[in-house]
Amino acid sequence: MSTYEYLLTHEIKPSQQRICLMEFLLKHRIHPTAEEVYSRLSPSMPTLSKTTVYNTLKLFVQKGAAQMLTIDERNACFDADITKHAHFLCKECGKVYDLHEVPSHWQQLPEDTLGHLIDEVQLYYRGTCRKCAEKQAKKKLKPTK
Amino acid sequence: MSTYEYLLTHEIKPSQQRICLMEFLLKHRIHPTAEEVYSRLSPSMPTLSKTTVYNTLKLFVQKGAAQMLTIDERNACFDADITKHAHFLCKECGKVYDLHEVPSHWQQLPEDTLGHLIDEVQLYYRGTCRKCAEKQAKKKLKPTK
DNA sequence: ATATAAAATTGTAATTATTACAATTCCGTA
DNA sequence: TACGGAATTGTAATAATTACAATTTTATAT
Repeated sequence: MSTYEYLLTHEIKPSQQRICLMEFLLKHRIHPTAEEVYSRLSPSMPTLSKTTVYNTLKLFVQKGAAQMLTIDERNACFDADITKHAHFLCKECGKVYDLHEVPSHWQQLPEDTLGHLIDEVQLYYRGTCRKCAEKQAKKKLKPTK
Repeated sequence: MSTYEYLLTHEIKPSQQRICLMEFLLKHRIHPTAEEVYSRLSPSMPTLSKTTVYNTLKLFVQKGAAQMLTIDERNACFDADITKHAHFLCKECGKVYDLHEVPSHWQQLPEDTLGHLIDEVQLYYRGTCRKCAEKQAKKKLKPTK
């Protein structure tokens, strides 16, 4: 299915910008911030405005075509993978990873919600990612230089 | 145990301000933002500075005496209840609720973490809280006024 | 009690992310 | 081809957080 059609299935009118942004999200399976989306696309879309990026990402989330992650305190980031899956934030490098391998119990809504109506669940892990852990291990091996 | 002692057990030197802040967090089991802590304590602590609130809350989190929640996109909020428990954010009123009644599977760390070292887990729900849901129901009953 | 040094607190200014809003551009339809 | 509504843009405003230097507090040694 083309990005054009994909947007339509989510009731999003597929404009130039929206197609480009969604294409970017779908292609690069990173978890970009609004800023990142802007700076990566801006070179090839000279007229793109940051406001459009914010508006469009918000629209995607409203229409269920992307999810917003608040795992990083500093800024929201976005994920075009709308299947329920856990996320991991490395406190060292700030990168956000998918964690599809987490058992999926948590995705089911609890029986007792105190009367609250739930329409979203997210599971966040934080710590040190593999790469950063390896770097730190190396540093310790040769402490003096 | 006094708040004074409580801070000591977390290796936090118990200054006036730290005691007051921690007391506030422990007493009011809300999930205040830094701003909220400041505006609620400021009347009784005329010299209190917002920077101190930020510094102190960050210290509490570092020392494991409180946890920071990023469930609300706009600003971090803090919880002196450091037991693992789920949280619910009402998108209508912005309030954050504890959800101790959620089955605790999610709290266990997954076997396969792709090599990442996990030291924190948080489970977030979002939706409409009971109060807001009731309000909305009432509105629908008498639509014209 | 007093001097001293380190740690904590404060106030201000800077930074960063996000939103508000008015002006302009784009696009489908008559 | 003109019109009108939606989308996009740029700028300015807002809000949360941090940086940092100056001041105050606190604990300790004299």
